[in-house]
Amino acid sequence: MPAITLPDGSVRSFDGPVTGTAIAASIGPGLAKAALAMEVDGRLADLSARIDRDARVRFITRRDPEALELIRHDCAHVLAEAVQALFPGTQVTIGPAIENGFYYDFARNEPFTPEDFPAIEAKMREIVARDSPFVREEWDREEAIRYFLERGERYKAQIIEDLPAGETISVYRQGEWLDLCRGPHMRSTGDVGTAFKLMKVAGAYWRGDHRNQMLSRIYGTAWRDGKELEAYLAMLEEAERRDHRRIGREMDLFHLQEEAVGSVFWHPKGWRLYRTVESYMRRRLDAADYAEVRTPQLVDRRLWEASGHWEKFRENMFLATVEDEAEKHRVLALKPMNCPCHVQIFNERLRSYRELPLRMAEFGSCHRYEPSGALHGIMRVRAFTQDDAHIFCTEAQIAPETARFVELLSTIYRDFGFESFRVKFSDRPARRAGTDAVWDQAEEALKEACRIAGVDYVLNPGEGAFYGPKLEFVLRDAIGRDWQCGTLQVDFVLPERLGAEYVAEDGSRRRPVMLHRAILGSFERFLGILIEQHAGRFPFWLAPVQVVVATIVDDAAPFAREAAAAMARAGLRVEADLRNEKIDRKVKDHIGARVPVLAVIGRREAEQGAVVLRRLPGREQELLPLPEAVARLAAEGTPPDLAAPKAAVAAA
RNA sequence: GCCGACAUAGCUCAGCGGUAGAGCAACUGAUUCGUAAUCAGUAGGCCCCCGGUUCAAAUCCGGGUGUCGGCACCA
Repeated sequence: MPAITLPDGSVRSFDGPVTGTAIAASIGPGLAKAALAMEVDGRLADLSARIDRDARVRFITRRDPEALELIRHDCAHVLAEAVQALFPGTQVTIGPAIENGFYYDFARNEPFTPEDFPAIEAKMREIVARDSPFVREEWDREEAIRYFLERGERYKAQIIEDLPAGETISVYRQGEWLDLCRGPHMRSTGDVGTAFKLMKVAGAYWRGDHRNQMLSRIYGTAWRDGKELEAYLAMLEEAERRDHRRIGREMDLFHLQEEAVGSVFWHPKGWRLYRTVESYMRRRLDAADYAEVRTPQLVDRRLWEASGHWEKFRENMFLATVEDEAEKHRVLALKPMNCPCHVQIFNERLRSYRELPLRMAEFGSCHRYEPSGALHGIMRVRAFTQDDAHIFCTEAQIAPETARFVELLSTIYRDFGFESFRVKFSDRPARRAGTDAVWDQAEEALKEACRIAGVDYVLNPGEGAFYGPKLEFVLRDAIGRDWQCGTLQVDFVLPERLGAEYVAEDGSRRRPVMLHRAILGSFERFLGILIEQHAGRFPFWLAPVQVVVATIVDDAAPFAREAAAAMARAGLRVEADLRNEKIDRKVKDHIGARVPVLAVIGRREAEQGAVVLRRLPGREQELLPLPEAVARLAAEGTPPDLAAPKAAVAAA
C-alpha cells in the first residue's frame, strides 16, 4: 500500500506497487503527457519504474532542469544506434550527457569525419520519429558479458566486468537496438525531440588514460527545443567573435610565429595593455606589503636537484648548455617556477621571526616545455610571466595570511570586471614530495585557514601541486566560461629541502612555511581572459588606445594635433586620425578598432577650441571645451586603485 | 605527446593537374566632406617546408613543421 507524497505535500495511496506512469495518470492527463521521468526520494528514475513502498515523488517534465540531462543522455543512445546502423562493426563504449550536450565514444578503425554527420543526423531523426519506448531490463552479469562478447562489443563486456559485484546490470532497449546503461531514460526516443546537432569529432582515450587505445568521439548538443538550440549556437558564435586570438590580431596586440612556438610577440598596443595591468598589480602588491624581487632566468641544475624539480618536473624544463670546453659540463635550466630562487633570497642571511610573514613578490618570467597539443593562443604558452609571490610564515600565520590574500584577490578581480569566483581545494596528488605526515599537516592547515577566512570551496581530489595542497580560484566570464587564475599553495616541503630557517622568539631555529600564491596566474593567460571577457572593448582605464582625435576637414588638423598632445600630457593613451576620409568612415573604423572614445574636431570646434566626445560604439555626442574634455577623460582613465581615495576625498 | 582537420596576398577566403584570383586592408591621385564604408588608379604571392609521381604540381603521394578542435597535461 505505497503512499506517494507529491511536492505540494499531498499524499496518494495505491493498492499495490505502482509505476510513475500510473501515478501521473492518476493525477491528470496533462501531467501524464508531460512527465518524462521522475524523482523518487531524491533519485532520478524511469517513469516505468515500480514503487512498492512509501516515497516522495516528483515528476520531471521538459521544463525541469533535469530534463536537459535526460534529453542529452537519450540523444547519445540515439546517436549510438544511428552509428551502428550506418557503420556496421563499430563498437560502442560510453556516451554521457555533458555541459551543453553529450558525446559518444566509438571504437572503429576508421575515424568519423564531419562529412558523416548529415547521414548520421538523418538516421537519428528517423529513430526519434520511430518513437520506440525505452525498455529497461535487468540482466544476469555473466549472461550480459557473454551477450556483448558474442556481438564483438569488447568494451561493453569490459565495463560490466569492472562493475562492482552486486551492482545491478541493466540494459535499455529502444526498438531492435539496446545498450548497457544505468539509466534512467525518458519514455521513448521521441522524447528526445529534434533540437540536436552533431558538433565535432575528436579522439579520446579509452577511460581517459593516454596509455589506452584512442577512440573516436562524436560530440553533439541537444536542447529542449529549437529556440534553445539556436541560442546555444549563437553563444558559440559570440565566443568565436570574442576569441582572443582573433581580437589580438584585429587590435594589433600581439602575434605568434613558428620560430618561437609558445612565446608571445607583444606589439606596441598589446604591450601597453600588459604594462597597464602590470603597473596596477605592482601598486596593489606594494600596498599589501609585498617586497618585489627579481631572480635569474638560467639556474644551475644543482638548485633544481635540491628543490626536487629535477626529479619531479624535469620533463617540463628547458635546458641550456654552452660550447665552451671549460663550461661544457654545466647544465643550466630556464626556471619553470620562481620558488627555489626566492628561497635563495630568504636564505641569504639569518632571518628572525620578527620578519615573518615575509611576502616576496616577483613578476617572474618562466619557461615550461608544455606538450604541443596543450598550446592555445596566449592562454597556454611555454614562456609566461607569473604574478608570483611566496609568503614565508609560521604555521600560525597561515590562516590570517590566507584571509588577507583572499581579500586582496577579490578586490583585484572586481577591478578587472569579474564579479565572482569559485574556489577549489586540491589535495595530495599521486606523484608528490614529502611524507604523508607532512601532507596531513599541510592539508589540515589550509582547511583551517579556509574556515577562518570564510572561504567556501569544493574538493578537487588528487589535484594538488607535488609539494603541497592548493586553493584554486576560478573566474566566470561574461559568457559563462570558467577560468582558473589565482592559486594559494601551502608548502612544508620546499623550505625543508632547501634548508630555509629563521630564529624563533626563544632563540631556536625553525622552518618557515611557504605559501605560493598568484592572483592573475600568468599575465599571458590573464590578458587572454581579459580580452575575451570584454570582447576587446576594455574598460576605459585598460584600453590600449583610449581616445582617437579625428578631424572632419584638413583645416582642423593643427588644433587636432594640439588636442591630442594635451591629452597625452594628461597621461591618456591617444592617437590622432588626420586621414583624408569622411567622418562616417572614421567613426566606423574606430568602432571596429574598439576605441572607447572618439574626439571629433571640425572647423567649428577648431575655431572655438573644443572637441565633440563620442563614446563608441554609442551615438551620443557631447561638445566640451578642450581643457574640460581632457580633465574629464583623465579622471575616467585613472586606474580603480588610484581613483578610490580620490573619490573619498571628493566626498569628504 | 595522441586522434582528426587545416596551411594560397597584411586579413577573410576562392581556385583542386595546364600562365595565381576576389573582397577588405595598403599605396597614389582626386575630393574637404558634420558622426557606422567618397571615387579612381597602383602595387602586392618560394600557393608552409623537404622529397616523390608526371611532359606539366598550389592542386596527386610521402615525410616534416605549425595552427585549429578534442583527449591527455595545465598558469
